[in-house]
Amino acid sequence: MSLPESSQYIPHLAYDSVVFGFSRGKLKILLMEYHDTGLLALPGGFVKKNENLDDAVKRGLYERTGLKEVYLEQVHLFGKVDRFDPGIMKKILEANGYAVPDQYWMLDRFFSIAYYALIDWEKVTLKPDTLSDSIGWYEIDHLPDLIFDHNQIVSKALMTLRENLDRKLIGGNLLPEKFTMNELQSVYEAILGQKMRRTSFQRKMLSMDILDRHEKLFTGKSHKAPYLYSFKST
Amino acid sequence: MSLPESSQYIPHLAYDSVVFGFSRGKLKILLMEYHDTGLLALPGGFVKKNENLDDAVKRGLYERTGLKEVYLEQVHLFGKVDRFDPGIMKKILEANGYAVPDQYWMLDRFFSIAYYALIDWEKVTLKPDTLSDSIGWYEIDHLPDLIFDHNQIVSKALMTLRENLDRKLIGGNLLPEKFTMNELQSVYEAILGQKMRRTSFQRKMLSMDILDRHEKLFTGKSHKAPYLYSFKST
DNA sequence: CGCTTATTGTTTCTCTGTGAGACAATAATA
DNA sequence: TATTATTGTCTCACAGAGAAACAATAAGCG
Repeated sequence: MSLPESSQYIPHLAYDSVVFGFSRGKLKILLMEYHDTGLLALPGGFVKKNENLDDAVKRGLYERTGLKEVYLEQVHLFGKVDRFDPGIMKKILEANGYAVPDQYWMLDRFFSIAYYALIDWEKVTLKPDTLSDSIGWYEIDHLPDLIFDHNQIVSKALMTLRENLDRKLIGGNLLPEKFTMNELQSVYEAILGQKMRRTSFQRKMLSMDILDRHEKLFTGKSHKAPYLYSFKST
Repeated sequence: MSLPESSQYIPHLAYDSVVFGFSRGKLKILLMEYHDTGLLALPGGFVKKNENLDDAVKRGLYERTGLKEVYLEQVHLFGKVDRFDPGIMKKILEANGYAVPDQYWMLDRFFSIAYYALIDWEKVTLKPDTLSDSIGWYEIDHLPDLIFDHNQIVSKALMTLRENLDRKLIGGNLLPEKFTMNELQSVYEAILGQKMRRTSFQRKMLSMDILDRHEKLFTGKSHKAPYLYSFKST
């Protein structure tokens, strides 16, 4: 495997994806660990010279998760001069056994366009890329240090997600098709980082006329069984 | 004057600013008309190789309006392959008497990062750039056709401004320091594109505790004089 | 089976904020 | 002094959210 060639990609421009998932009551994101360096980073990539920006991000997401048709939103273009550190990039490449030329394009200044994605945790089959030996879920509340300005990117993505949450009714993208009201509320609580009142939440969701009610879910627990809901398809 | 050199700027990346102003009850934006072509476009520019993205946008804004310390928000990175038309760019350059080489960098594919700015209409001294022979205000409700995808950029910027309006209390950036409640309401109405109730608007603004009340404004009209307000500095 | 427990779905009461309109205050004019 | 236009405030009705009560029910246990 040889180094990616400059001629194939737009120089100076990368994308990074903050991929949100929800499991065991916690909001999590995907991080990659680069081979032999211990460095953690957001999954990202480059835009091909004849490729739409959105398509590039979708392609990268598909390669890491096997998912198409993912809910995606652009967050922000990060463009400070010092956000990128060529020394770190060189270290990552060299740890993979590449001989990196001095003027290599991946060592130049990079702008990064951040996106966030919402996915159903259960549908994912994770695949590391050629430079990383692992990809996995990390709790948003206990993130380790990431390379470059990736911690800032995550913060901004979470802010944007919170702002969009009510306006765009996107909470359901983190759940399987059918879910209980309690699970939906847990998603909202994990995203907003605060508890909500059960009765008010239920009343509000039902009054918005966006949910279909289905059969009850019998869990074997000794109490009233909750209904399952799904988001209306229209 | 010679053509801008590729070596000074980040290739493939431009910025475009939607500069909002408010006068005579109308919301307006700044547009440039390119010399001898009749083509209209948003004021924009390129990012220098060692310049922060935000600083580049501020620099461009300062050169066009003479304003520093402007309220700025990033809107969106536009990155479709076909958003840019090298033929139009070539036409603009040649109309200014430049001989454009075939591989000239400004004819390549371009991504554009859109910003919006809010400015006090009265403080501006407009200056066209070297390629354009006029810069001026155009009503947001009656915009002409713009080059590339600039009409789309304006729409998206207006959408973002509307979404941010209440959350960030930014309406005052379009007014002089002191203003009447009626003027503030007019700004909100122009941005949102709809009339609001005078009494409810006043009650809401006052209850938010963000305004200082000053002396009355005597206009010479035969009716009660309104108070002047300013946004609290804190 | 009857009782208990935990959780869910619904209802009630209260409080706040908004729409709609009434009403009082007032700067200039006739 | 009365009139006019506009402003600042108040009142009433209504909708939505917080808080809590209440009713329904699936399973466990005697």
